[in-house]
Amino acid sequence: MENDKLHAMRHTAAHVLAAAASRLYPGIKLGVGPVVENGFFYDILFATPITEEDLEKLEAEMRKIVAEGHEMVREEISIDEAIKKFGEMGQDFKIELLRDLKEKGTTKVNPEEAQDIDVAHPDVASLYHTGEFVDLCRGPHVGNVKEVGAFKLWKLAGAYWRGKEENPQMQRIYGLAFETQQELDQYLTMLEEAKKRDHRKLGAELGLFAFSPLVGSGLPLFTPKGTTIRRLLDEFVWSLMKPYGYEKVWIPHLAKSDLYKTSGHWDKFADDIFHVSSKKSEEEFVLKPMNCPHHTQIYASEPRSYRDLPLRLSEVTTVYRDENTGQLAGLTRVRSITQDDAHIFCRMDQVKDEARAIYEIITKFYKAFNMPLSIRLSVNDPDTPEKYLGGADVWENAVATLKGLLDDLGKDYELGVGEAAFYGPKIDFMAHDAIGRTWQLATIQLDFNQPERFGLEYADSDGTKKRPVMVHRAISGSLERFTAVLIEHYAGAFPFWIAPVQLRLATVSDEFVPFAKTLQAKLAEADIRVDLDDSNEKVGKKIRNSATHKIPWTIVIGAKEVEGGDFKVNVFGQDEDLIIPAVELVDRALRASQFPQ
RNA sequence: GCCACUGUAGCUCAGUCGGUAGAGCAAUGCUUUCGUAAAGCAGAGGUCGGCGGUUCGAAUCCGCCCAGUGGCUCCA
Repeated sequence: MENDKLHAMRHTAAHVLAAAASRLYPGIKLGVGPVVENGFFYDILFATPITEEDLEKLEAEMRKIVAEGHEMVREEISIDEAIKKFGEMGQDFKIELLRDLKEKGTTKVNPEEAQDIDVAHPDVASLYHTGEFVDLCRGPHVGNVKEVGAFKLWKLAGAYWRGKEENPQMQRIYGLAFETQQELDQYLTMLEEAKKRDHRKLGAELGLFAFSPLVGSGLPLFTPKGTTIRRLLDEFVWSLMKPYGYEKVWIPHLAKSDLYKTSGHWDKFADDIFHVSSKKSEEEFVLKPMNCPHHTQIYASEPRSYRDLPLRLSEVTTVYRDENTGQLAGLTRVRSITQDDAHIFCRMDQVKDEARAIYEIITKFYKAFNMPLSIRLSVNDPDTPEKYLGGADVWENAVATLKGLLDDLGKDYELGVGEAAFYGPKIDFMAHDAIGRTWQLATIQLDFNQPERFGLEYADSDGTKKRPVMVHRAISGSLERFTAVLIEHYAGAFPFWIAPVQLRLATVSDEFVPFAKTLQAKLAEADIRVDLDDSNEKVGKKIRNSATHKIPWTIVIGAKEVEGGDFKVNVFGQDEDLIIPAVELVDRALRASQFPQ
């Protein structure tokens, strides 16, 4: 979290919110009210749900409380006294927190939401008084509510008590809070800017993809332009992978459910798999929710020797997952997901080199988009072994291997306990975009479990049968999600090499159309993605239209060009024109089309 | 899936108290043939997300469904 003062201000603002809500809606039950990025929230159970309009009333009441200038008074009492006190107030959720504190010594279910209790002093509960309002809270707070700084209530959302679906759903009121009004205004402006680069808005405006209620939610349709971006991403990743000995495979999108019962996915994800019934047979089919089980069957299709390893099977292919409808969003969360997937079958002693090669591919890929990476080693949580397949020794070995690689590389990483896949630990890569947001995209995952479950083996040099190790990996993550990230990263203004339309020719008047068409054909022949605006509009309008579509290069075609003069290229986002001699145009465009190095 | 909100022309949005629909841009046609960020005129464009209910009458009120948005939960 940022500095302590701001943290205290935000925390106090949350108390002021709870105090205001208690005044306006007597009898409400308070949950927790922690500090979050950019502000705070408070979870409250109202007798009747409040609406967005009520936020204004709440905010007005908050300002009144701030104007009243109450001191934030800390009081320390025993937990038993606190339970009694909150019992009298009917604050059931607070009592639950206190009981947990007393019995387990912690309130932590979700660390983010458990900041109210000081775990260092387990027998003492601290309370904070704000005028007539009192709340259970570890603190710290600012001295007086007058010091809360600039705040604004901005969002109302549902949230389960303690983040568990089976618990009552409360209303979460989000507030923004900063030290100064100026910072708050800046943040609001930034939100507006982020809204402008929203891939859902830009994707529609630029004609990259669409949704249809007839096709279904979470099932994106890619237009020719959007498909160009997907194809180039696919080709770019392949150009990076190919030198490392990958081979392409193809699998059908359907399989018998038995495949996933064997792999272990069935038990864990049965509710999220699309079922496909057959009228011709009794067999139960599903749409593939992942590719690894299919790929194991390619491995298993012939006897393997240690000389065959590593076997690197790669495929860009779509999987289908029946996500909760409420969590579908644009291209970032969809039901048809195209993964740039690969599975490497290798010997244990080859894992590190393979993972290092993948690391190199990932590094080159993200460098091309100017997106810095941070790394997380996602391991199992030893306290919940039931969530994972395989024994503790297998996991230890796998974690040690990945850790060894990261140490070899000398890379900083954070440890994500409990973030592992159920079949093995992984290295996750977080890409940072142009406005500082992070996206979890690339991944390297170790899997000792599926080879076991599918009984995969190879003949070792001494003739004995051995179990191969499986490495799962993705570079872009998925084409849908990565396309969304790219749109927002570039705000829709793609670099020349990946832009769906790279170059637009705009004629000054009809008499130059034949020349423009010849030039267009010549560029298209060289695989430059070029289009032509030969409408009866003025040049100014054509430039404006081209800029609206964020086309990287626009060239006006008039008498000067027809007579062989240099091309003046209007470059999107640059004030200076690019001057290119007529004979060099195709060459220059081709060079700019190369994959980034 | 759960909570809240939203849905009017391709896009952005008006539409009063329940009385049968409007603008700008885009698209189309005509005029214009023009050199770097919006030429002019015209006609057209709608099952007001869908279905049902209340009413003499529904874009408007009610219910259900679909889709979207913000969260929660989940994420192989």
